[in-house]
Parts: sequence; structure tokens; C-alpha cells
Amino acid sequence: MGSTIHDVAAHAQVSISTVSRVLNKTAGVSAAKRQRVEAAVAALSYSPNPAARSLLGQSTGGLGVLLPYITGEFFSELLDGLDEAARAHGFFLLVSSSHRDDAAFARALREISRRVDGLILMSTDLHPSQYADLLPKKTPVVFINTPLLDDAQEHALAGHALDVVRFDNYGGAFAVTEHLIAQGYQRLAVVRGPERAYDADERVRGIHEALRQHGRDPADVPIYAGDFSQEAGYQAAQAIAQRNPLPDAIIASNDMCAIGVLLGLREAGLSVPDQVAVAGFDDVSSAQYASPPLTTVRIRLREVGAWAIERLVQRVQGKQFLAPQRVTMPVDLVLRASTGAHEGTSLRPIAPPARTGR
Amino acid sequence: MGSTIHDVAAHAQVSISTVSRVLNKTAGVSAAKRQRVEAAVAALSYSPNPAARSLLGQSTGGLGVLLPYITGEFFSELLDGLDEAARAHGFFLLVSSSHRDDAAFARALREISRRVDGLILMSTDLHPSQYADLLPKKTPVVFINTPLLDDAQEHALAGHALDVVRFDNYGGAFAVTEHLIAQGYQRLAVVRGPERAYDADERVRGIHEALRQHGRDPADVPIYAGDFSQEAGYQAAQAIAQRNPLPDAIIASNDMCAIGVLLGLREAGLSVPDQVAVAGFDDVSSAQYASPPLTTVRIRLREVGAWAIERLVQRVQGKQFLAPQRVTMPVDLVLRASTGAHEGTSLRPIAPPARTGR
DNA sequence: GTACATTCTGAAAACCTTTTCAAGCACGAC
DNA sequence: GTCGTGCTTGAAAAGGTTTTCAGAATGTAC
Repeated sequence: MGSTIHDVAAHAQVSISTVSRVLNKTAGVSAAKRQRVEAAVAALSYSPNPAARSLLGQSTGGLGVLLPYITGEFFSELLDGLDEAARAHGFFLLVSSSHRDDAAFARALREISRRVDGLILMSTDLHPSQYADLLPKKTPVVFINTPLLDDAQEHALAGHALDVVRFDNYGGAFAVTEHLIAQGYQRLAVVRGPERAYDADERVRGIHEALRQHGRDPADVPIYAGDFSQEAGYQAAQAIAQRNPLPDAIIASNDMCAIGVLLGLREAGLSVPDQVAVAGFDDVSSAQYASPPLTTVRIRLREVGAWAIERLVQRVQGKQFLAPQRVTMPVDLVLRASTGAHEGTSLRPIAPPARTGR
Repeated sequence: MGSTIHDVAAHAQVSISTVSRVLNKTAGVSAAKRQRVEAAVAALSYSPNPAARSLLGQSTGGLGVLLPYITGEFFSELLDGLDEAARAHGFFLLVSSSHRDDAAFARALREISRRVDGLILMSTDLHPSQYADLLPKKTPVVFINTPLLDDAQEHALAGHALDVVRFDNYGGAFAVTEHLIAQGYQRLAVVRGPERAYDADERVRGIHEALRQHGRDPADVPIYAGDFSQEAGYQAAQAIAQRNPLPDAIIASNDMCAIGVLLGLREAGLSVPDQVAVAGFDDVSSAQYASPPLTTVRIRLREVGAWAIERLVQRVQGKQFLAPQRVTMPVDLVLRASTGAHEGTSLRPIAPPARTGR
């Protein structure tokens, strides 16, 4: 348990340098000594002290993950994808979430970044460029689902090893809206996500663009405030139910909100989808068990997580000089009963948007 | 960013020993020097290198969490409770999950335990005593939801700083069963959790004891195999629907399974709760959005997580010699429509079982 | 046989902190 | 004035590893 490299060296009758060389394959060692060292390592069940290693500025074996929340199916699945990929590469995840204010976030970022080899950050209301001075120059970072960066922002981050992976909020919202229009719904309403949240904005943008492309005026579609919570959806549905004329389709900012909308409509005595259709976003697993099952947009969270880890590990393992990437993961439109769709139709892939390579 | 204690010492014109003493309050320092040091620390925004600290056998600032899964609402909520409590004490969580076999688990345990000050372990199919030789003697450990230990097992673990927190699987299952009996249901069926899983066993035990206490023979209640998944519930429901006479109430091992049962019954054209009642366990948030909303047992996962962290932090921060505790958290019976209960009744606390103090 | 290149090996420095040890200092008591 | 006491301070060691540097050993070419 508590054996050191010195113990191994003594046991194998070589110097500690030789042991280190065998372990790290950093230089040639004669076959005889190598075997003695390997035997000693096995006999003492030695493994290098990670603290000593990271003190030398080597790898810590840890990757930091800072998320706004970890509760809920959305983050749970993302985290699972991250964990699985990290484990496959022999890394551990240092997780920290829900930092109330920017100061707390900055503190956590500073503290955690000294203990890890790379960072994964997701924060919907801070621009990556705002982190610039908080980030240790040497630590590679992957952002998940942050706003697109303009040139000035890219410039501010130029010194960092920094990639971004997004999922196609815009395209998913566009597709859902087109689907509702194709189904013949006339009077849409929207329950949006939090103010200042990039993904919420993108979804609204996708909805508006689809409306425009089908000759409808976005101004005719009322938008209700929300915050990705069931409660917000419930409240909005109550308000929408009072409306005259009654909207015949509601696009919720995400599935939890949509489930709240379903409850609110049921309370108001309205039937889904006969009187009002409802669509969500995210395809959390509750979506298929809602009643009626929810039309929504599937985000391939596991793939997003795997991509982020993969990229980080590449950079950590010596490939410092990879060109920064900005990737957008495609999403899938999932059709279910809540919009009067044939349940069997289920999966329809959306063409991925052009990947901006810069 | 990269400033060391030497930089601070130079800036404040004192020795590094003095800086260390000011930072750790480990000995008196004259007021003048203390102020100079504090000013220097602020000016250079210095914070001690965690790797160097942990190399000295001091705190790493990390707590390890090994769970069987992190996906799903159950683990998500537990993890959130752990994270919140850890953050409150200034600790980070090192998370690792889903280790396919015992060897992988042991490896992860060994690797992770060197990077943390304390460990939280949850594994439903390994007895704590089996970890005994895997655990570093000095690292305190809190087990979540492990089997009760007999004297021999306690003895094997005697050298370790080790606490256990459980939630009342037995009592919750007992209460649910009593509730179904009180509602007048006659022919129960059970869909159990995985084989060899402690919590699944306890829930069955609670059901059986309740049946006996109400003069019924547990042998009359069929038990269907399951694994806490929706799929298993769905399959079981299909099988149960074929049964003659049809059971009039189904107790599922957990909520996900119960939701699967609801789907299976709906598929079979059976209405809940008119023809068959359904109850779950865990009270994940989907339970209240199921149709019909699910009668279940609420586990106070956040409290369980907070307790575990609290205990670990106490031990880490010097209180090595606390007597080991074995605590069982009470659960709450939550009544909803799936068992024909008045939805308004909702919450009924179950008296906590005696806390075994050893 | 000598000179040289090449491979292997061990000693020692470096990473950054905490803690022990001993020295320095001021102060009060005699 | 001298001694002892207690507090403050700095030097140095320790913790476990990687890496550099130089030396040793081996092999090759003439």
C-alpha cells in the first residue's frame, strides 16, 4: 500500500531512476533489470504517488467538470457520458456545480484548475471570453454549449488551448417548429428558458426563423417567461389556457417545462393534443413516459460528453498544438403523441449544420 | 497564478516558515509581519499548491465518491446532495461510477483513495467487510446503504474509521404494503430489484413482514424478477396481465420499475388504479408526473448525502477518534392516485427505526 | 590496441509545502 | 549585571517522483 519508488528500487536492486524509466517507458533499460523492476512492482503492488507526480507539473490524472447544476436528467446524462469517457482513459472527474455568483464560480475555477489536467466548463450565462484571465494558460479547456464567439472574443482567448462543443439548439427548435406547422397547427405559443441563457436564446431564434420561412410573423407568437423548470411550464400553461383565441400548439423551452405545461393544461381541462399540442426539448427519459408522450428534440448528450473528454485527453497527452475546434453536434427530432404525430415515426435525424472549423 | 510561497516570502521580506505560519495559523507571528504577509498573499493572489500539501500527507481537499451508477434521478439527486454539502465545506468531489467487475472497482478504489481525504462508497452487492484490505487504513470512509454488519464483519473493519448511513428500505416497503392492505387490495404481486442487492432484499423483507402481520401468507404473493429498470417493470407487467386471477395491486421495487409497470399495464389495456394498483419506491421526480401519479416512498437522499459528507469532514478535520456510527434515515410514504389514494393525503412520515449506535 | 560513438545506469536537482530544530531576542527576576 | 523564560524567527529536512547530467560500460571502426 504505502510502498514508494525507493522500496521498488531496493527490491529490484537498481536505482530509482531505472524504476522510473521502466514505469514511464522514457528510455531503454536492459531486459534483465526491466524484468526485476516489473517483478518488484508486482510484488509490492506499487503505484506512483499522484501527489508527487503532479507536484512535478506532470499529470494529476484528474479532469475538472464545472456545471451549473448536476441535478435533473439532463445533467445527469451528460455527467454520465463524461464519466464513462474519462474512465475509459484512466482519468477521474472532479465535479463541482451550482455556484451562486461569479465570484464563487471564479474561486472554484481557480481551486479546481490546480488539481486537474484539463477542464470542462458549462455555463449558459457567462461568455468564454470572460474566463480568459481566470484560466491557467497551460490547462486545456473544453466548453460545452457556450455562445458563438466573435473575433474579438476569439482573440482574447487566443493564448489558451480551448475547444467548444455545442449542440444544435437553433436547428432543433427550427425542426420542431416546422413539424408543428406541417401538422397544421395555426396558433403557436412559446414558453422560453431563462433570460441571458445562450441556449434559450438560440431555441427562440430557431422558432422565429422557421416561422418566417413559412410566411408567418414571429410577432404573432406570444412568448411566456420561464426558466427550464416544471413550475414555470405549469404557470405558463395556466396563463395560456385563459387566452382567447386559445393557442393550438405550445413549444416549451425544454422537456421539464413541457411536462409542467402538460400538467397545467390538464388542470385547465384541456386535452393534449386534441385541443392543444405540446412539444419539448432535450428528450430526457421522462419525456417518453409523460402522458401523452412528448414530441421533443433529442440531444446526444453522451456523445457531447465523450467528445469533450476525448479532446481534452488528446491535449493533455502531449498534443498541445492542436488547432482549436468549434463543433456543433446534430440533434434528432423525436415525434410522439403530444403533437398528434404517429408514435411510430419517432426518429428523424436533422442534418448537422456546417461545422465552423476555426 | 504561478506564485509560490517563496515569492510571498520575498515580497513580504520574511522566511517561508513565517508565511506558512500565517496561512495555517499554526504559531504566533508578530503583528507587523503578519500584515506584511497578508498583504503579499493578496497582492500575488497566492494559494498553496495542493499537490505539495498532499505530498506531505496533509489534506488534498478532495472527497472520493464511488457509485454503481450516476445516471437516473436517484443517483443524480444523491450526488447533488453530496456536492452541495462538500462545497459548503470547501471540498471537491472526485466521482467515479459503474465499475463492471470487482477488479475494476478495486482498482478504482485504490487509485482514487490516494487522491482524497475521505471516501463515500455505495455498492449494493459488496459487503463492506470485503473492502477491508482494499481500504487505506488512514482514510475515513462512509458507506451508503450497505447491508447490516454482523459481529465478525464489524471486527474485520475494526481498524478503519468507518461509518454507515442507510435509508429505511425495510420500513418503507412495510408501510407501502400496509397502505395497500388498508386500501382493501387483496391479491398483491411484487416486481423485485436485482438479485444479490441488499436494498432489493430489504424491500422484499418489509413487504413479507407486513403481509404476515396482517395475517396473510407471503407465499401467496408472486415475485417477478427485475433490476430496477423500466424495461423490467414493463416485462413483468406483461406477464402479470396474463395471470388469472389478475392481481389487484403491484409493488414495484422502485419508481422506474413502477413506471415500466404502468406502461405495460396500459399496453395490456388495464386501467390503474381501477383494475390494478401500482406502487413504487424512491419518489424520483418522474413519479409525480406519471399517469396516474405514483404512490411511492420518499427517500431523503439529500439528507443522506449531507450526513455522509458531514461525517467525513469531521473525521478529516482532526477528529480521528469518533466512535463509528450506523445510522438509518427515515423515509416517507407518499400517497398518490396510482393506489387509489386521495392525492391530497400526500405525505405521511414513517417513524424512524431505532438507531443502532454501534 | 586505440579512439570514438552509443547505450545503460546512478547521483542529484527540482517541484512546493509543512514542520522540526535551534538560534535569536526581549523581558522580568534575582 | 546575569540568568532564565518565553516568544518569534529562519534554516533545513522531509515527502515521492521525474529529469538532467555525467559517468560507466559496451560495441564498432580503424
